[in-house]
Amino acid sequence: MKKVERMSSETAREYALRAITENIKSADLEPGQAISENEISAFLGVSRTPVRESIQELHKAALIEIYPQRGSYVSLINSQYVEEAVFLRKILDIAVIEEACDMATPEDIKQLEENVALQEFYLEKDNTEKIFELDNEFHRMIYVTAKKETIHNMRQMIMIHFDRVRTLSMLTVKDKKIVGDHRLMLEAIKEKDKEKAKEIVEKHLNRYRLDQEELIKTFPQYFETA
Amino acid sequence: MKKVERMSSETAREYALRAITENIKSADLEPGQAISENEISAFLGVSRTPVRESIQELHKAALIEIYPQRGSYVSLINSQYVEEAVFLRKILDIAVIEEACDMATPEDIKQLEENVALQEFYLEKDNTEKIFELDNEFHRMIYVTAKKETIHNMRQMIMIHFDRVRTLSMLTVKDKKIVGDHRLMLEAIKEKDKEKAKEIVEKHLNRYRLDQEELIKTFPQYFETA
DNA sequence: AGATTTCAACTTGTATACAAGTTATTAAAT
DNA sequence: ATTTAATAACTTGTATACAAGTTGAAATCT
Repeated sequence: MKKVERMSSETAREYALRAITENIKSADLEPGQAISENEISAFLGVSRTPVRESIQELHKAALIEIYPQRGSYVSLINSQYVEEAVFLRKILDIAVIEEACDMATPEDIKQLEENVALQEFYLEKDNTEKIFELDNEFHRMIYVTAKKETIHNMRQMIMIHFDRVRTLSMLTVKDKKIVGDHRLMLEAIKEKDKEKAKEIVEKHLNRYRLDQEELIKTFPQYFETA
Repeated sequence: MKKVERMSSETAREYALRAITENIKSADLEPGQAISENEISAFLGVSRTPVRESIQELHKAALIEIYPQRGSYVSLINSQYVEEAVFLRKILDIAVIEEACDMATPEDIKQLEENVALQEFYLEKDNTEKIFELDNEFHRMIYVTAKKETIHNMRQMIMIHFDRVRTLSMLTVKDKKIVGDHRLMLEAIKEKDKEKAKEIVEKHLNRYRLDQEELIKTFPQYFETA
């Protein structure tokens, strides 16, 4: 488990949840690894209560398995969950960008425009980290434009299953292609062209297609045996 | 708050979550109502810990608002949430039944067939409660057939927002129409006819369309003022 | 009477003690 | 040496004590 700095603004519970979630995403808490409420609370410097509540929440999201009186474990990667995450992201992103085409106000478009311009700026500078942040923000803005913020929160939660597989696969997509896709999505929204928007989103998501078979061979101990 | 019987098989935490959730769905815990961890734990006969964990979970689902050191309240009905729930249900149900058309095995179809036959049986008997149970099970079976069980769990959570509005509106759809729709969905799956399946699902969901304007006039205190 | 202060009664947040059950080690018996 | 039994060290589940903050009523002062 890697150290995560506690921010002054957050409660013990928020800190614990964030720290554990990040460790699962990054696989510093490995799939299948045993975790102990006591150990984690000692490591984070908070009591068992906030740690326990965070673990319950991650259990609810199927990221931690709890065996009462026996122990808790980081969930093994379940191929079905990963596939459901990919499936869900696709149908949500398409449906939402179509809504965004109908609903985008000039103000929404201005903000999206600004975001993409920044992405293009940092592309020149080769600043992958900034692009990563702007990427997340860009997709969130589309959900907000379509008045689907709650659904976006849900999307985030289920995407953790995909994120940790992506971490293992070290899958990276060329920033240039990503930023280019975003520019095209913005254009489609401006033109209110749903069909075009849908096509680009599909193409965009296909860039993140990964070979699970390959990954299972490399990290067999991380995957649930069907 | 109405009494919910504790089952011998469930933990204190499971009992508390189920009891509070049911009370919110049925509006026995009214939107806007103040709730206290102490009061609820006394009423349910469990300690604050499991009650608190349940409240945290419902807070995460936007059904309870927590103001630290001040109090917690059943969330007012937020029209945007309700609309997001309706939106989500529609795109999910359509995408999933299309998948089910591709993936249904003879065994899946046999089970769906049995379920619908039972619905038709209880329709004759005028047993609305049984039909309600079978209805829920029918939709879950379609998700399972499409290997989308995780997504179904998520659907349940967000649908609570819609359920409690439906409770207030006393919206009831004639059992005969519901069962008829289910028979048609089953046929579409058997025929692997995605287009037909989609059309029926859309028609089916439209039966539950409700007039929020009307409801806001009747229960203004239950709704969040935009 | 009206404004101000004090304080008691609440709230949730966190820490901790104990309950109940599992597991692995150790010791004893065969 | 092997099996069995006892036990110590863990686990999560639950209850409770206390910390920190809010609120409103009662008491006090002007």
